[in-house]
Amino acid sequence: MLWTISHLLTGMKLFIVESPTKAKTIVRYLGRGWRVEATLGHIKDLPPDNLGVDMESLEPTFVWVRGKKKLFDRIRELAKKATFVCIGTDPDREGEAIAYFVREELKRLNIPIGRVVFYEITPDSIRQAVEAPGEVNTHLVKAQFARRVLDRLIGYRLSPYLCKATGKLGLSVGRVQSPALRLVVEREREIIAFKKREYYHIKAVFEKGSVEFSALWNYRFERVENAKPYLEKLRRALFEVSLFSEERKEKEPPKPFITSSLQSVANQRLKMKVEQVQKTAQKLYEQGYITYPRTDSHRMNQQKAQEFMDYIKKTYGSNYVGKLRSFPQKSTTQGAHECIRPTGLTTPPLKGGELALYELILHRTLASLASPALLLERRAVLNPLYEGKGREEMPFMAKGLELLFDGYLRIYPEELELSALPFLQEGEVLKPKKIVVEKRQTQPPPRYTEGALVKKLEELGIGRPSTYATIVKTLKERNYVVEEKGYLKPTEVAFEVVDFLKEKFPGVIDYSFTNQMEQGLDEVEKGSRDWQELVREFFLSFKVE
DNA sequence: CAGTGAGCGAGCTTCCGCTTGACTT
Repeated sequence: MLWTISHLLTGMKLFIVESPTKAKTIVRYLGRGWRVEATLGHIKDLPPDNLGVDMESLEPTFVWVRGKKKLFDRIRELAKKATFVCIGTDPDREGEAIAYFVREELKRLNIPIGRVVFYEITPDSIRQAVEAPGEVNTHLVKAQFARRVLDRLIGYRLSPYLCKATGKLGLSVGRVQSPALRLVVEREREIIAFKKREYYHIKAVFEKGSVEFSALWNYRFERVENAKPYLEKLRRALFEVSLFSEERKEKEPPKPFITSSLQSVANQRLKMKVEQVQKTAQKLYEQGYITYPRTDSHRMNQQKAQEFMDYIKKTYGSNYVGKLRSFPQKSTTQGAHECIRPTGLTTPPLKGGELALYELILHRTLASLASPALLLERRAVLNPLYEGKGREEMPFMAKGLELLFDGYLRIYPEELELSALPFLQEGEVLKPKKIVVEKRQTQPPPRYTEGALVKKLEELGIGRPSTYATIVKTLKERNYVVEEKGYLKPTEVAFEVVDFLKEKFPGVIDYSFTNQMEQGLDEVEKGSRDWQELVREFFLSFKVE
């Protein structure tokens, strides 16, 4: 009996991950003999109150993240009693850096330490990972140092410079926030410069087989009086169908959610602030209802995908089942996690915002595996005929869009502008029911909503899933933007900051700066470039006195 | 003797990205 207990104690193995939720799952899969502990993200970082980088050597000083010393003391005590330590932090640049610092803290204990990677949390993938422990990838770690130090230098050297130059306190500059601010400011400038113009179109309304449809003469009259003489003539004319075409088009279902699309769609459809979306998704994740909510990968577990497709077949019929798809990954994708999807198909007992968000995720996930919608697109050109004068070159265009089969739209509705246009014969002559003048206005581009900004940033490769919501928050905290009826409006100081940066440090508000940095980091990750040389090249381009 | 300027230190502020409770308003 005693022997058994002491064997269990001495036989304890320790598995270290980032997220406590993951830890709970993994301990179930590993079972007896394993302890699984979470670091809650980074444990070491540059000090918050000073630069923490030697400007000569570019050597960084990493210190304990607040609260993590105590947390890690506990992990270290467990490690002392362990026979083996497995570091299973996320398989990406940041996760590798966490693994590095964990190993640095534990290596003097002289206990075997292995770095393991896995891309999904299933019993098989965890077991396989544990059976093939490797080393910490120092190239990835160096790339993280480069990223971190470059962001620090930009933030902590340029921000004070900006404050001094403008005589204003509390301003900030950053590789991510400054391009984001520029987007909002430049959109506002377009809106300010926008001149509203009114114009007039002539529209002909027809009816065939009790279907009413209209055709537009694509000529813009600046004043309604100019359209009047044509109206008189057209009201007496017949119209000949000079062209008719129809085409069936498939509308592909959307990809499953990743952080950016979840935030932008939930912001748009559920009217939730992106910060609220992220908090709610985190709760759903912690309760085990959805997968990890901070991801940039559309990848879906094949077995789960099959399960969802079986459900579509059972619930909607086999013609609603799509095909298993795989999506090309963007070069910035880090691939540590799957897409955001429900973990199963049992209905969880949720209400309010959590329920709404869960259902949105469920429907989007199912839709991504459903069949395309089938649309019928019809186009016609109608030309007026005049008595004695024959045909006049005034092409009136008519468009029709009809839904032949709803497909994924049945599960995940989207707004479609459907319009009726009956089948027409070329050469057919129609008498218009009425001819009318329509007043139109040119529209200024809209301000960014929180969701639209997140979507744009993701497209530009700026920011990461864990920070999209924070970027919006920072711009508000700095009083760079204010919210107006759900839209982001830049303040006076925002214009000033962007103009200053454009003049003094154009590189930092260049939308492709992050991409260029990522290319450099890629070389560091491959081991073909020195990380400090990379930081030097990028930061020296700013020339801060 | 009063005003000025240089130099110094203290205190405050600033970045992005990884992860959740433990705090305070």
